[in-house]
Amino acid sequence: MTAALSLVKRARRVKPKRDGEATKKRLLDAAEQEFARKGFAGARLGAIAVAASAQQALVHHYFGDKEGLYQAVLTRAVEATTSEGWDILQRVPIGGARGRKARLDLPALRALVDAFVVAMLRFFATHAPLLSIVRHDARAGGAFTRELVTRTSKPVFDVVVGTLGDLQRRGVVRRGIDVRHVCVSVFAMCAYPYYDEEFLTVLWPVDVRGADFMDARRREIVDTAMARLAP
Amino acid sequence: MTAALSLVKRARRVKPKRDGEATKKRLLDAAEQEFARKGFAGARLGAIAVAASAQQALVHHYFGDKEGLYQAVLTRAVEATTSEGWDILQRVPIGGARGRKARLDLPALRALVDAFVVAMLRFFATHAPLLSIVRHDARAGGAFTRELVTRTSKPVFDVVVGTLGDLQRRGVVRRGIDVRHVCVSVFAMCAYPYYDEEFLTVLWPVDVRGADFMDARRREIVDTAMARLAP
DNA sequence: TGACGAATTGACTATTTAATAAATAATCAA
DNA sequence: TTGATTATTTATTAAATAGTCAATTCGTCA
Repeated sequence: MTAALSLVKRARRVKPKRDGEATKKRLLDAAEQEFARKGFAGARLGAIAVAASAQQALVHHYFGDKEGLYQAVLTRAVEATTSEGWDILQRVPIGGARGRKARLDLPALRALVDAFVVAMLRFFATHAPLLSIVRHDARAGGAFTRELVTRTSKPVFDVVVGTLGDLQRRGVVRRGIDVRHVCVSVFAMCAYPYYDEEFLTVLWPVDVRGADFMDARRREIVDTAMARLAP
Repeated sequence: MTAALSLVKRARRVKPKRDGEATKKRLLDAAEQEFARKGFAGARLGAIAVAASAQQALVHHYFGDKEGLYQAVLTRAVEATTSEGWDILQRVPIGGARGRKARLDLPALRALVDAFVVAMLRFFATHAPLLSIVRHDARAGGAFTRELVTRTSKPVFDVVVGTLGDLQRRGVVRRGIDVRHVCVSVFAMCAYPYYDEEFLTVLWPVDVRGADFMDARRREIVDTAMARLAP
C-alpha cells in the first residue's frame, strides 16, 4: 500500500505533509525577500521563518547559520541567472555573426544597441532585489559579486565593446571615442531608475517602474547612444 | 586666575580635557562612517564609541538612542549640504541670466551642460557615503531623503530642465526629445561609478575613483549629452 | 576656594536574536 | 510491519547589543 500510495501521491501530486525540499525553498524565498528589504544585518531569522511558515530552527537545520542561509540565497540566485543577455544579442546579426560578413550600416548598429539596452533593462528590472542583496557580499569583497557580474553583465559588456570596437575600426562608429565609456553610460542609464527610485521620484514625480516611463527611457537611451556613436 | 586662564586657553586654543561639543562632533563623525559602512542595522554603538574615543553611554546621553544618533547624523549632513550646484550654475551665463538676453549658441549650451555635469560629479564624489546612509531613511519612506534631494539635486534639476526647455522652444536644442529624460540620463551617468563601484570594477578593471577615469568620464558625459541635444 | 553643573566613567540591566538540543511525528525502504 | 531516516516542533541556551544609573571627575563661576 505504501508504494502504491506514494505512486498515487506522485501521480496526483498530493502535497505531502512534510517535504524538506519545499520547506527549504520557502525559506530561501522568504530569506531572499527579507535580505533584499532589510540587508544582511537587518534581516531577522524569526521574520524569515514566519514568512516561510516554518520554524526558525529549520533555518539552522538546513543552512547552519545566518551566513549559510545568505550564501544559499546567493548561490541559488546566481545559478538561476545564466547570462540571458547572450540570447538577445545572438539574434542581432551584427552581434551574433561577427565571423561572417556583417552588415556595416547604421540600422544594424541601432539593432545592436537596442538589443543591448533591452537586455540591460530587462536584467535590472528582474534582478534589482538581487543586486540589493549582493551588496553585502560586495562590501566584504565577496566572491559572489564577481561571480554574478562575470556570469551576467560581463559577457554582454565584452561582446558589445568588442563589436563596437570592430565597427569603429571599419568606420561605422565615430572614431576617437572610447566605446567602453559609452557602454558604461548605457549601463548607468539603464540601471539608474532601479537603483535610485526614491531619489528620482522626488525630482520627477512619475511612476518610475511603469511601462510608460520605461518605454520612454528605452527610446531615450537608444537614441542617446546612437547620437554618440554615429559619425 | 580662572578667568585669566580661560582667556589664555581660548587664545592659545589649549584643548580642554572635557568638551561636550567636541565629543558630540567626534561621535557624529564616527557614526557617519559606521552607518555608511555597515548600514543602520549593522552599525554598532560600541564601534562608534571606540572610533570616537568616547564612552558608549555618551551616545545615549547626547542622542537618546541609536535612532536619535542616526537622525542627528542625517540632520547635520543635510544642513551642511546647501545646494552647491547653484553656485556653479549661476556662473554659467545661459543658466544664470535667463532673464536677460542669453546667447543662444551651442558653445553656451555646452557650457551649461558642462557646469551641470561638473556639479553632479562633484556632488556624488563628495556625498557618496551620505547617500549610502540616507538609504535606510529612504526605504522607510523617511523625510530626510526628500529633504536632501529637495535641497541639493532638485534645484539643479529644475534649473537645467527649465533652461533646456527654453532653449528647445527657441530651436537651440533639438525638438521632439524630452529634456527631463536627458537630465535623468546625465544624473545616471554621473552617479553610476560611485553607486556601483564594485560591479563596474569587475567589468572594467580600472581605478574608478581615479582622476584619469573621472576626467574621461566627464568628457564622455558632456559629449554624450551634447550629441543628444544639438539639432 | 568651594559649590554647582556638565562631562565622563564603569558597572549594570534588559532585550533582542542567533543558535542548540532534545523530543515528537511523518516518511520511506526493506 | 518495522526500523531507520528525515522533517518538524518546543523549549532552552548563549551571545551580542542597546540602553540605564549612580558615582566620579573636571571646568567654571560666584
